[in-house]
Amino acid sequence: MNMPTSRDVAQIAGVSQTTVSYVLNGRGNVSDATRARVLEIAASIGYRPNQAARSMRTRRSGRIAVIMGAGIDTHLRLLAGAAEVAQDAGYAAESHHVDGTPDERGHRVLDLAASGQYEGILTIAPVPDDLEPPQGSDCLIVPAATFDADLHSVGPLADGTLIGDLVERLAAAGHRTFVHVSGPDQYVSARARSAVYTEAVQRLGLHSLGLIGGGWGAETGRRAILELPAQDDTIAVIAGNDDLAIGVLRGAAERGWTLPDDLVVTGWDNHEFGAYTTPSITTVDVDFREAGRRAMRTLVAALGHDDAQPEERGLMRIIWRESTGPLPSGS
Amino acid sequence: MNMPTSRDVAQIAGVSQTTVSYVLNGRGNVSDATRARVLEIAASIGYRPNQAARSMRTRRSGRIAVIMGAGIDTHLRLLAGAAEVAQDAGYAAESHHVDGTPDERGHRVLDLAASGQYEGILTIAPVPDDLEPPQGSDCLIVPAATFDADLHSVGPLADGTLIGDLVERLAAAGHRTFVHVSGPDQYVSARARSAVYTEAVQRLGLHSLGLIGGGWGAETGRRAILELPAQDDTIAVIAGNDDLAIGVLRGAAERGWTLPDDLVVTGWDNHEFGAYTTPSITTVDVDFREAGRRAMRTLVAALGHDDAQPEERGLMRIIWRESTGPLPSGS
DNA sequence: TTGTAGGCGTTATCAC
DNA sequence: GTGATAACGCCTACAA
Repeated sequence: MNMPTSRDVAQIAGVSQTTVSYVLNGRGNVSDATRARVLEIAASIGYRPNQAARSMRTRRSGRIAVIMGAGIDTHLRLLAGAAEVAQDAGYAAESHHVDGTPDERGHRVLDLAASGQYEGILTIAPVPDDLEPPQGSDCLIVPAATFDADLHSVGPLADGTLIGDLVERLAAAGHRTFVHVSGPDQYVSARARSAVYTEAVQRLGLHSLGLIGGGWGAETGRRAILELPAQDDTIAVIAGNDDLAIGVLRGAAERGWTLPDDLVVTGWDNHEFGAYTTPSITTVDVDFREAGRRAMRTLVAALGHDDAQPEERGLMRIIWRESTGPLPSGS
Repeated sequence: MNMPTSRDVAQIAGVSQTTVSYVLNGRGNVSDATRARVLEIAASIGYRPNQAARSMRTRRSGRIAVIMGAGIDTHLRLLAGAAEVAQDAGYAAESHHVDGTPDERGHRVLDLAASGQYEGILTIAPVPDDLEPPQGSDCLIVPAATFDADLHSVGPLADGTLIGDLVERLAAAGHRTFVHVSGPDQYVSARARSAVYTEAVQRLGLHSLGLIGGGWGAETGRRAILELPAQDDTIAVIAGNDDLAIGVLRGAAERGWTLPDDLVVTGWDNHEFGAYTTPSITTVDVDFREAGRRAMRTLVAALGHDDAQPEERGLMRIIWRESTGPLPSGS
């Protein structure tokens, strides 16, 4: 059926369609009486501005694409936060799910940018670092996590500093031998955490068995443990997420290693299952939804030519559980 | 920057804008030579039709809203499948994340329908069963899982029949005492599985300790076990998903119950962690992405006034693991 | 086989 | 303070 138009509202209110437009956009000078009548009538007949017409006239599509990978559960919460902010800012957020390598995603992103349909693109799944919007496109591409000009990781997800706290605390508990199962290094967040790990291990003079990359999946964690040479010392495993950590746990069980004597392990993301494994998994809780909001705020601010005010509150906190064994009290 | 328009293409090609439109839409009669030239020029200058103008003219927004809850990880894969199909059919899929009760989501859905911006709405998170689009709106509302007129559950996700197989196989292994930790009954899929559970238990003359509802979270599973009266017989727990199942495992560990003597348990969804717990969790793998595709195909077909051809291939299969103990061989 | 013209619902410019 | 009027880019009768 036909939706009412602003012209219908005008007709009923006995004013010109222009006036209705003024009222709805808060522009121009309209008397209070007229404004009130227009608003009332608009509401009563269920008038909603037609987005297509509006964007045709304003030449702003009001659409933002959000690029997701397909496999990572936490991305759903990022998307939820991002979509919320986009909507509140009057944008429609469309999610595009692209499997494959960052390069493949990069092509897709470039194509979307070239399509001219989108005012902006938020990439949650990793794309190549040097992705530049095509010539003459004014589509803004904002990665949810990235590096700044000095190669410092930035963005709400890229904060790996808590890895340092994890390592320090475990070192304080007497652990000396560490290993980092890091996740795919296409992810800025993974690289950021690896960098912090490396720095912390060196600073504290600890022994590191190295960085083990691979996928985000549990099997990577399991294999990492199975392929480790036999150790005398307890190994402290810093895993890049909880899936890797549960794989580590499984690998340890298969080797007959027990916690916390032979091995301790930390995860990341605070996936629900980690609180219910035996032993439960020490992890870092990440407020993904808020991270999604912040990333989208950055994009929306850029589109409005505003500066995004930097947000202060940290999005992460360590949750100590059984997988790290007993620790000395205090911080 | 300004995108080229069909008029630009026409000008360069030395034809009228009408001809360009005909070529692009495959309508009208255009000579092969003209068609080829137009297409070549369109491609060379990067022409893309402007969606806003098109939808203004055709009066079809080309937008579909997908309603998600915020908390359920598997919904990401449903969304991925749904978005893929929508896109291939020329629709833009926008995800809306609404926390809260089905009623609250229902209000949001109705508001979206009334906005006139969407041609269709796909609800992945549950909404009230009797949700009807507002008077005079031609927005189609399709739930990803629902009931038909005979109260049989339909839709790709609502198939609970494998619960019957699970129960049968465990009964064949000698189990007699069952309990179902079912998940929130706002979910059609949860209700469908509960119904199948109840039917199977009765048909096989088994003892059921009942249905335990609550949330989808692991804590519900844990509490269910902790609150169970002491049992002589082994309890076979049919859990509504893997999170519930890992909670069951944790609860059993806290009670000092061991598998498979005191308890066996099955999950649902084939979440990755379930293969790496100790014991690993018997579960049902669900092809969520394909389920999302099918749900969206239904909606898109309805929008095109096509009939969706029913899809045959099952989306689920049981994966037997350690949490159900040894089973007699054969099916 | 191709071209002309009108309008979809908005916003924005300019007169009154 | 308010109202005509002209686009925005596309599709589609209808005319040539």
